[in-house]
Amino acid sequence: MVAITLPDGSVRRFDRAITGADLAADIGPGLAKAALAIRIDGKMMDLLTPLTTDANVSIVTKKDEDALELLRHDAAHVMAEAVQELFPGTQVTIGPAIENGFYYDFARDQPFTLDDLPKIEAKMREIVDRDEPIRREVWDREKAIAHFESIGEKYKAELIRGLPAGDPIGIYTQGDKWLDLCRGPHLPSTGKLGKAFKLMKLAGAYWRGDSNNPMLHRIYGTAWADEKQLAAHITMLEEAEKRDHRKIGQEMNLFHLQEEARGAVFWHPKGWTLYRTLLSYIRRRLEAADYVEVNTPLLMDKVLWERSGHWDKFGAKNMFTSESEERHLAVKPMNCPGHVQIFNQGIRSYRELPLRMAEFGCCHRNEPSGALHGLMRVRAFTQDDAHIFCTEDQVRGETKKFIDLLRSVYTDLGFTEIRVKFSDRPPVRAGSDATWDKAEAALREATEAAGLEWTLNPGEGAFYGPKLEFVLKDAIGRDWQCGTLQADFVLPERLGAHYIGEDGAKHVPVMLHRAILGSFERFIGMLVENYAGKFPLWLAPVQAVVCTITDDAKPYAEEVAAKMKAAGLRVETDLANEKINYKVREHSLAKVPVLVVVGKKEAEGQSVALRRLGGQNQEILALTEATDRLTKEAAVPGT
RNA sequence: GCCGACGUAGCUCAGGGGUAGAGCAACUGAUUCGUAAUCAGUAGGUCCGCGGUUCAAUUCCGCGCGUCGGCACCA
Repeated sequence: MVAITLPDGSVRRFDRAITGADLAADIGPGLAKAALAIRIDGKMMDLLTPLTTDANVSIVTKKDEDALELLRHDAAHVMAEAVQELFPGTQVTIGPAIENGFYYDFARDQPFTLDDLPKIEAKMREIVDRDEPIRREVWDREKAIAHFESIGEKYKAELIRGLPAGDPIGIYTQGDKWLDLCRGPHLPSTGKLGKAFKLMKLAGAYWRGDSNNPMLHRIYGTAWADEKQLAAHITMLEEAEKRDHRKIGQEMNLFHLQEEARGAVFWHPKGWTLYRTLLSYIRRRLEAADYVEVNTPLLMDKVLWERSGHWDKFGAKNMFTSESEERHLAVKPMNCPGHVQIFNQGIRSYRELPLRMAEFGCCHRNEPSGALHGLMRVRAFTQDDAHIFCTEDQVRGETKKFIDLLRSVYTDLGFTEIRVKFSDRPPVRAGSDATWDKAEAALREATEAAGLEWTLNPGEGAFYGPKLEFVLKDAIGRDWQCGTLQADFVLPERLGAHYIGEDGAKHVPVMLHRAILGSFERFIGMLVENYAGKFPLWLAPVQAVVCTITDDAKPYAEEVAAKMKAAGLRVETDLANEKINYKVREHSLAKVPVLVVVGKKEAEGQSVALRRLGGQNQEILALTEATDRLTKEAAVPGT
């Protein structure tokens, strides 16, 4: 006798062995048809899993949020079967569900072409129509290895060899011919997948994510519970593409990139205005938070980088170098060693700590060519960098202060959802394990004290210390690290920093490396995508355009523009001999937040007609009032 | 760096073995207009670069560079 408790609290008792499918059928025929899997005590399992002991069980259908993961994983398997049917000799490797979809990595001499995707998709639909039963079997390890080797699936055999001894070898058969090694769970049959999927793109991917391994051919797909969701997702992607900062950057004439300066930005007047506005905002926030600003050399002798450990880790491959008068110089990839040089001038007292040293430091890193991406990943960038020299006791308080400052800045800049990753010690690092224990514990405690939630990002810390990464998503959902806070117990010692403590003895300070934006380049990329170019008034490169309706209004338009400019607004004029409709359209497409329209009426009455971007109406105001109002609205946050 | 796709006017793109075309933008002229495209005209090109095949290459082939999508990398 087993007692099954359903989510509504009701209990069903069975005196025979049943499976999830039987349970669903027992509840009702509709559910039996819709059932995809079951959850036993919260854990998702195959529908055909026998229920042998009392348990809390729920039936998973397409309506469940996490049924999507199941569908996507099955979509990957169906795609693998389709590919092997169409392209015999192709080896399968792994194919997981991912956000919004799935992929599968195939080993094959001949790459797939874009034309293959519709063929594979059609074959997948065929397999769904065949409604092949999917069943789990547990195989003997040696038998499984022998089987996969005999059919030429060396990657699968390698995967099985890598499974921990004693783990069951789960094999899922799909129909009567096709099978795959998999942990599951899976749908009961391919028909349950439905057809709300689409193959999206081809890519190369290294076997097991290691660039020393062969490159496999990856096919990405998206899969949803129904066609409507699929269509919504496709529309979302199309909309997101329009927000791409590279596209908007060109449309709004903010910046450009060109091959003679790969990975370096040519900032145009409008883009540079945005940059300067952001910089002066951050500078003010830092001043208010008791930072001091410094500036350090771009070119320094490479011995400094050898001493800090950067040369070993990054030097040869990632730093730009130069020679002069027998000195080997390196362009700085970061500002920290420079800041330590300033710290090291004279004798420091504990009374000076915490010393918060900021620099808008222009750094160069020779990033791998394939990593470059618009403003998001460049070779020359400026960090809103600072190093806080402090005592161990001050780490907690400084961390809290920094996190508060970062949150406030992100809110001002329109980012409310911030994800935080905690990256701990990497495999290759400087400093002893004891030092790392201390640094990780200090950062973790301080972060928790600040009430910040984070997820662990194992092994991704800097070589000198653990770090918090503040991650933002771009328009199409790619992650980019922007802010960071790194607890460094290593570099100060390596670079000979110390202060005189209360006890009269020399101590090595802790160094907190921190950035709020990360780099101006990347953050502006994020800002552009986040606002889709429709910046709030204080950030907009051009805040208003004064447009004339007829030539008669030209002198008055000039007067209006001059007065607004004098009030500190970024104003342009459009005196062209064009219809007002044309001008409205042009400047709306250019995402100018405010249009100031003047015609005969306004000229006579010393008034203006304001039209907001995206708005339908206009507001007639006296010139002085309009100027006042806009000036107030354009105020930089916190001023 | 690796795999794949792509590279034609300022921009978005069409075309195709016989040295190129549209729309928008630019320029000129007409028009003076009340809130998302007024009309007409003019001008604009090393068809990414270098080699090869060919009577002839922007088109086909090879290499290089760049961009895009992934992977790897990301102090």
